[in-house]
Amino acid sequence: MTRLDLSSLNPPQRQAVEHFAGPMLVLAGAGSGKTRVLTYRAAFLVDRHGVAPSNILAVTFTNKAADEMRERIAALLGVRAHGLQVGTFHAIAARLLRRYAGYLQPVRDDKGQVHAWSSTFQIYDADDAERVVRRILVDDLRLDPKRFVPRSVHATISFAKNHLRTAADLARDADLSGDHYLLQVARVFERYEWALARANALDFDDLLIKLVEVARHEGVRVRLRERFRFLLVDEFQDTNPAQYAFLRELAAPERGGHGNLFVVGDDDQSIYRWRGADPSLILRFDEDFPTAVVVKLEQNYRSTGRILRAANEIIRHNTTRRGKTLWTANPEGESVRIVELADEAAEAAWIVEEIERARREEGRSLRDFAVLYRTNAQSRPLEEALRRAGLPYRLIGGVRFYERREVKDVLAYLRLVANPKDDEAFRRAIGWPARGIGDKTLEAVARWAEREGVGLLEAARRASDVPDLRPSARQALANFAGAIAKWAAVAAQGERIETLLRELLTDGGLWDALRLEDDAEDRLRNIDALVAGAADFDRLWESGDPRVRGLLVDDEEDGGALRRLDAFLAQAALLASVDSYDPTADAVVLMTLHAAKGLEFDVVFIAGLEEGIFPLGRAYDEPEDLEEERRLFYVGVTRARHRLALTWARRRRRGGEWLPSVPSGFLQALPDDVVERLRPGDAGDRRPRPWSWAGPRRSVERPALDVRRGAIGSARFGWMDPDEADCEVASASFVDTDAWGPIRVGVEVEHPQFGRGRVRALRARGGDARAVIEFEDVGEKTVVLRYANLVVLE
DNA sequence: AAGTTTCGCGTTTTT
DNA sequence: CGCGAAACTT
Ligand SMILES: Nc1ncnc2c1ncn2[C@@H]1O[C@H](COP(=O)(O)OP(=O)(O)OP(=O)(O)O)[C@@H](O)[C@H]1O
Repeated sequence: MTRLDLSSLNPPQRQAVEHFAGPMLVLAGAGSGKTRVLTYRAAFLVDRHGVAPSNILAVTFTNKAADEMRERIAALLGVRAHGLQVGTFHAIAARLLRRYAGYLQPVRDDKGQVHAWSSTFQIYDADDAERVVRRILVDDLRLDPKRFVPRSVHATISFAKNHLRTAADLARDADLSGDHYLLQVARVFERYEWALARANALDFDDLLIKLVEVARHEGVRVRLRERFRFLLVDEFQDTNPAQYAFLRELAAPERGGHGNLFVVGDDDQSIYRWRGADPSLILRFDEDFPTAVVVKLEQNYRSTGRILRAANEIIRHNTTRRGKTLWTANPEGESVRIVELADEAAEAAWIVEEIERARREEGRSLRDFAVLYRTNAQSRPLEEALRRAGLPYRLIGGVRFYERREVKDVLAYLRLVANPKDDEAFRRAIGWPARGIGDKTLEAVARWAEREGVGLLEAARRASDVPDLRPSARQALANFAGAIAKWAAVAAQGERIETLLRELLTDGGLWDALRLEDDAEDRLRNIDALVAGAADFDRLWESGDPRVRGLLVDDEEDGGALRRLDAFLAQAALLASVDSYDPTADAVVLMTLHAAKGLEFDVVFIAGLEEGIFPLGRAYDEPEDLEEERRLFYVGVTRARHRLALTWARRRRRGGEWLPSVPSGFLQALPDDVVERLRPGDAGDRRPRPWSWAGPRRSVERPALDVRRGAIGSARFGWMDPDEADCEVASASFVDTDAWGPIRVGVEVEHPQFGRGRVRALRARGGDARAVIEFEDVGEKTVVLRYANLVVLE
């Protein structure tokens, strides 16, 4: 075996790769080769330092990135890479907890019953978690789900958990601040934990928290430290406190850790703060690990000079950053195009034309193109345009395969087979197909189960003991429990998932039920795909593929503890949307900016650069939110290798209404010498428009709207560009765009009574143009423009 | 209990 | 507009 070749690395990259023991931080901008360095460093440890691959744990942000890294390391090392552990924090945690679930502290609920986790725990996804929260809110605490939205309540709980905070912590906060809402959330939180413990279930956040919990057991910690002697973390800027706590258990020197923590990241690319990520962890890394060697990479290898300059200018506007240099030796390249289109259909059409032109004239393949946007809802017009043009595309994100209703329904059966305590799965499975069990019956079963301290399936099995049941319901429950038990026996033989699934689909009458549904064709196709996915999984499992066996496979202590079915279900729960991105497929890719993190494309379109969409309206709530939004723009721009186009539409449909828009304030950060502005479709029209690119550039961007002081409120604006009327469509609910005057999302206004505020959203319902305005003094109000004499502030 | 219809409402971003 | 949950029938 020839020695690992480092000639494709520049000197600082090589310094990082050659680093052996002790903490290291590689802090560097986009496209500077951080991921490449991490890959080489893993290979280098094996190749030059003789580290056993199984002693190396590399953490990536998505499963896809893990697969890629595993492949790249294998390409460098060949068979010597065998046993190297690569995965996301969540996937790693799920595997380790199968082994160490017994160390978890059991939970005592208000009935005094104690619930412990076991290695057959199931993972609750966001949807399961939300259902649990809803039931607690409505059934247990009798709270109004309109005031306490299950989704946001769960988000609050999740955020707390990612910061290793408990229900009691939250309750204490609520007490101190007198925050009634938070106090209720804390009560939900407590019950939520009981519900999960009862079900032997862990949510995404628990995977991290419970991993920390087991790692704090002396024996486990020592074992994990020996096992994972070298830790490597990619995208470290989006690590949350729970994940960091795990790393510290293994590596923090003051606690006897080995200190071999190698992290790479870019504070300017932190885009998951809303989900609990804490970018200060990367900024303070050398405080927590004082012996850390810090390496900076300053050469960008990905993008053209103009694209990189655009990116640097954008991110320069953020105040809370460490600041870094990023240059490139690549050619200047083309201008970054800023393209103004009439509406979202025109925007999509222009993008598709561009793709077709580049394909025709430059011989590019479809996989060279990515269209990025802020919200999943923006994909539709793009999909339609691509479909009309007959261009294959791949949509990443949105409703994921394993989140489809019918797929989750079928999986509920498997989950129940794997873990009889999974009450959420029971509720799903018992309700579909219909078998004469309704709310009433379920309520009676649940009440009895809770009193007895058993799961719903166990209660169903003992239906003859459950009071207040109709005989037919009793029978149906017993039959259901019997069927699950039968399949569980099949599963216990270690039967293939595919076989188990087929049996269940046929025996359980699921195929028949599917055939009778609306959209039966789609649903059947999805379930066929599920069966095919199971068959693939079986093959990988049987060949011992690290993608499914990966962690601990050659760990003697692990002794077959990982059951095939658990592994399959965990994979289904943890599969991310980007995981389905196949860079070799010849298709245009559509995805959110978030999903694009870490990827690169020759040609990138970023669509919908409008105030209210990107940056999103609510980002104005907090300055930090706006900065995160700007980082997201930076991430998007730096995905492009050769060509970048930023598009915006003068009007866009939002929830059935057409709304006028102004270009994103972010666009103002782009210097004139890197951009070219286009207005295809109305060539030759040089009349002034209500927005202007001219004039002094402000240091803090504002919506690019050139407004003057003046009373507005009706449609009298002599200075408004008359061809705004071009935007018109025939629609009953359409309000003439003139009625908006210069009022746009993001604009600052003054109201005679309410004072100053910023426009958050526009509404056209009912024929009256209204604006939702966040006032500095009185909070959010909706005003009818015709009556409110708003003054636009410059 | 199951099926049907209307309402209402909503839109970040995702492991 | 288009989906999912509550309200209303059967
Ligand atoms: N020394 C080098 N010589 C040539 N190309 C390089 C070098 N280092 C990295 N690259 C290339 O530059 C591109 C970006 O590398 P990589 O993805 O590792 O960067 P990154 O810093 O992780 O990016 P980001 O943070 O933006 O996701 C890749 O195409 C990579 O192959």
